Amino acid sequence: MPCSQWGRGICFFQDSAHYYTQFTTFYFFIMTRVRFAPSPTGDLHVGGARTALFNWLFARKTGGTFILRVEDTDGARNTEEAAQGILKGLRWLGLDWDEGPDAGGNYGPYFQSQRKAIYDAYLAKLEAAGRVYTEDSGAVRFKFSRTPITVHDLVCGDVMFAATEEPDMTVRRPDGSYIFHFVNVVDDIEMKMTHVFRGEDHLSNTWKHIDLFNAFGAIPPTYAHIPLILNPDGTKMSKRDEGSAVEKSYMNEGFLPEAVFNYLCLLGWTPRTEGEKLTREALVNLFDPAEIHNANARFDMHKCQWFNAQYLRALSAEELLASCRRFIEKAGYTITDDAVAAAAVYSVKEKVSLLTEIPAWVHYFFRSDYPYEDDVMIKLKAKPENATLLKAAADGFRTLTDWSEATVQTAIEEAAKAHSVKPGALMPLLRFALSGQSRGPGVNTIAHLIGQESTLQRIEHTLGLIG
RNA sequence: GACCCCUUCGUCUAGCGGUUAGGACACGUCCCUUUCACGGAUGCGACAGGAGUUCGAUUCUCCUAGGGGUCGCCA
Repeated sequence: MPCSQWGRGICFFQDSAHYYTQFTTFYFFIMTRVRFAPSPTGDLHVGGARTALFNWLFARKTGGTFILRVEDTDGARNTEEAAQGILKGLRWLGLDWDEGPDAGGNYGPYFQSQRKAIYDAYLAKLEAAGRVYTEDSGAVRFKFSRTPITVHDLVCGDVMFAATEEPDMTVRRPDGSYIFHFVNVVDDIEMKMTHVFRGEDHLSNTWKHIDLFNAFGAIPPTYAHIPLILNPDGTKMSKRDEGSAVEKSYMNEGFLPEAVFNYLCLLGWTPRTEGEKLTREALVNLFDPAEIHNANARFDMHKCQWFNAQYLRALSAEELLASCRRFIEKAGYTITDDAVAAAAVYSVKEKVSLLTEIPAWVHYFFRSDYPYEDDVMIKLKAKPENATLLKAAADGFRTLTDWSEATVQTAIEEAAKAHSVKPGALMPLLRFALSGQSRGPGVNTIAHLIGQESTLQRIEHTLGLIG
């Protein structure tokens, strides 16, 4: 199998089987450099996040460099707020960059708005080569070579484009600012990119980029065009759609970054291993661009939440509290005892899939003026003997000198037995009294956590309400 | 309109000429159970259509259909 492409002393096999066997050892000998190049016009989009993710995986897998380059050439649409939001989203996902904003590097600046001198110099090269011309309007156009161009793509294979009949491409506006295709290529040359993982929406324009690389006498990077993420109905996912914005849909909705990271990896790539819940380290080790799918995938919020539930349940009590603390406080509850709070949230971890669901499950641990659900009050008042049973339980609780889940459990069972009912008849009544809810952790767990005194007070209060 | 990519259960996918077409999510049923869940078991459910190559096509080729993308002085 001949090498289809030579670049910086690097050979790439197009044959996927050969490529696969070579992959592991291959990249130890080269310095891979990849980048994520967002345009700060809005929130970090899941599609963009996954593009960043694959670039990051490749860099970490090969021991290469992951660069963040902000493509803010469109002054009218770019905002500082959007740029910060994108950095925030990337950090949340754990996609740390080796070069870029806040990280520095030898190929900066990493904001295209600060690189005009470089672009001017590159345009001069094109002028010297007679590959550009200026229109009456002042816009500068690049003369296409108008020869067939083949893109050697790690995901799509060899994609051939016939000699184009499109009008020459504008590379500089009359006001002197530059167009995406031009700056993108110039920066990939200047920043010495070896590979480019980007959305498949760029595939159709890649021949233009290669034409530019050729005009500059530079060798194009190896491309890998990854499939797009679509809405559940198969339409293109845009900014307004559910699950599209990282901060709004995940960070603020109670997702764990590891879960989103894991789900996004598997949307368009299937690691060669058993199981789907994989650690960041495992994903890095397993990553192979030759295995990236070439068909678009629909986003499935259900499955993303399932992953979140899996990661949630694997957390320790302390970790879970640390993750959901902000949501509990945001809901208006005050945590005074971390140990109790940790145990409380841990007791409901198997009942939720999102951190945002937790406050509604544990609010009564943090306040004594909790509300009673409508049907709870109805059930409590339904039978006169309910009050008798609650009193019996309270009497049993009062005599306990050791307050643990086990002793509480025993006291409940004894109270039930004394009144010739099954524990299962008394349990719901106590749950209603202690939490105001019809569902929740084990009654003995609730009682133990809120303490003996509060347990007795809550039963008294409830008895007063049901008369 | 032209060009490019894609097409296995509802969704994400395994499969790389011969399989009872496997798994995960979702959904149904059963078990477990003080509630809600978790968990366990089980069921439902797919090769877009048509030619061709072949002893044999989900798998290879072509055509059609459908989906997506690109053709900007957006990125």
